[in-house]
Amino acid sequence: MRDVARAAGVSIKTVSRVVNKQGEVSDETRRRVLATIQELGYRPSKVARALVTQRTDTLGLILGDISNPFFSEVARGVLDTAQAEGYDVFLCNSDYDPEQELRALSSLADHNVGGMIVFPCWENREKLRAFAGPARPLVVVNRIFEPQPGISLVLNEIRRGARLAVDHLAGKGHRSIGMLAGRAAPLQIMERMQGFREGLQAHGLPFVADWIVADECNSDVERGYRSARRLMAHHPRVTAVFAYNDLIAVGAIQACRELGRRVPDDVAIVGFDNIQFAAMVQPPLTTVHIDKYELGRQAVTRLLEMLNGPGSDLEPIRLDVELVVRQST
Amino acid sequence: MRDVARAAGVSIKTVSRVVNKQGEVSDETRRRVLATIQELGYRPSKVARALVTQRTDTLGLILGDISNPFFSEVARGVLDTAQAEGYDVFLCNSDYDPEQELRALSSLADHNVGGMIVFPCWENREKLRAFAGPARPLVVVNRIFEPQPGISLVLNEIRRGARLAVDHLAGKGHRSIGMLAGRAAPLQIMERMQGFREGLQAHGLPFVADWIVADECNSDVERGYRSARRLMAHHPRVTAVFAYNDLIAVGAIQACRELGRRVPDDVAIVGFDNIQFAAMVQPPLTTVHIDKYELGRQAVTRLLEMLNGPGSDLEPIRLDVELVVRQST
DNA sequence: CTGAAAGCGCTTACAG
DNA sequence: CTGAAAGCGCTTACAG
Repeated sequence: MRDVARAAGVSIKTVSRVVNKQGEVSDETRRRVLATIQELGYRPSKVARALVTQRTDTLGLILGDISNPFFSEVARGVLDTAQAEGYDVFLCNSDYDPEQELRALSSLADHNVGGMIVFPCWENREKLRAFAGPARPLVVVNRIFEPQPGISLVLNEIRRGARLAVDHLAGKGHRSIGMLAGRAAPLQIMERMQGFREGLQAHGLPFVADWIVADECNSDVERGYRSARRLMAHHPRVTAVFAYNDLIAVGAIQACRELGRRVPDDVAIVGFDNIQFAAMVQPPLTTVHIDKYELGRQAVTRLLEMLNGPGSDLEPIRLDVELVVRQST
Repeated sequence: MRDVARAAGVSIKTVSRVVNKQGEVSDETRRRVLATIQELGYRPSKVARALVTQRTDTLGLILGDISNPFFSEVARGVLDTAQAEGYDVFLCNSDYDPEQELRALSSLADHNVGGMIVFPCWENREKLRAFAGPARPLVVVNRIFEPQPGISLVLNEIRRGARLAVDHLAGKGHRSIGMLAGRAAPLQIMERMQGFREGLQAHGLPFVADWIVADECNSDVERGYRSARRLMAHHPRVTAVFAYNDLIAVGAIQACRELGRRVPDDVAIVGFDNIQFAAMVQPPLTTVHIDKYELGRQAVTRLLEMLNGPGSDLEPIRLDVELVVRQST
């Protein structure tokens, strides 16, 4: 910048004014400065600017696993929207591990990101509340948090989605409905669980704790496979399952195939998320649709409101879901 | 930092020494400083540090589309490896658009990232050569570039993969083999094209330009669907196709289903990448396997070598591929 | 319309 | 083992 100023015969301040298009600069001076910038290939340092302004044009996105198609679709929405507004985004996997999530959170905070979007582990609930603040805005996606300055919510109607799934299965005549609950994290899946329970109740069906199976292995598909095998081995009279997400449902389909149980004739399966491949597996998956791209888009929109806005209290953003019926039920 | 120094009764420099675990500090002083840091909740600013050291602990990853399972698996490898080495990573979608790619490149450069990993559009080949340099290390993945300081290559044996696909189809007795080439970008797909061509030649089969179909629409699956329909409408005697990637192959399967052409009986299809879902579509896809996670891991490893290393010339890293035979052929 | 000075929060030689 | 000074590359009041 100093070099540019010297070469153009102006002060550093004037160069700054030209670069930032602010303040009055005579046309001729501007032209000269711009030409010099071109010539010298000068690029303003975002780092230096960040140091003095105390803000960066960066955001953070912390999610469980980018290789899960649900998250990668959300990420696409986040990236497109952020980029359109001139922000670059840091991406971190938490691998669903509270420790890693915390590390990501503080590392990004140290980078002075403008704000973060996070799909938090339920174990970090309290720490997140302490971490967030007006100076460190957080958008929390699909987890319920009490209102608090610095935290804003973007939510899908998860409970309603679970309810739709059960309604559908009950409508098909199923009386013994199990659930593949993903990992054993009662609070995290509470919404799905609540909707599931409400649905059973509404149809006068039994809620049997043993028919709710979780598994702690690493990949979602594998987890679905293992928990489905377990469920079907111990409780063969269960004729329908509601899966935590589509990957788990896919694992369940594989388990059924191996055990010689036909889908949907012997066992009906409903997934969640409606990832791109839900329509392409065999049989095509009945599932609860979430608009993942829109989820990412709204999260960024909300985060930018918090960054620029007057710090007013913002209502949670609620996004609808809908049941997509295919051949697995 | 000044506050910590004051509260601990030492100089700023001593605090810096403690934070960075460098230089000699008496145990007692260190303890006192550490305690003060805890108490005040002091966190060193990465921005300020970056300004003076002229390096950040950040990397950039620029790819076509994070919602493509191929890229999201690569991203997982990149993220895990970078994080283990203490780096955070910026993620950018180019959407396969040269302009967007360039914007991402320069935006990240302005953020002073340590280096970038990029799957470049072939149109940007020359600009990339000008952009990269010892101070701006680039790892280019799966595109051939001449050796140049500041650019290092990580490559899969793409040509060999294409060759394997053709060998397999020829071995099954197919004499009329077409290709679904993705988007019309001759250079970008040169490697696949070369392997395809070599394979045909080796088996004495015709290379027919009209049997190579591209399409410019947005999503890969859609592109596969449309180009497959076009190919089969105009050239019904083609009995086998080699697809640019698995998403395109999946689109082709859909097209076949609609046209009433059975896979593999009427048309055999080979994909590329072996994404997670290749095994789960119907029929399960024969495809060329790439270790995507490893690709990401190696790219980061190489990038860090360039960052820390003595600037020696580094040979391209070559990763093998293999054919996975399933039921689509 | 333009400039000189101070300062963002650190690290890097250089002294002691 | 510890400290005072300079400076990274910008922006922000404040003058003129």
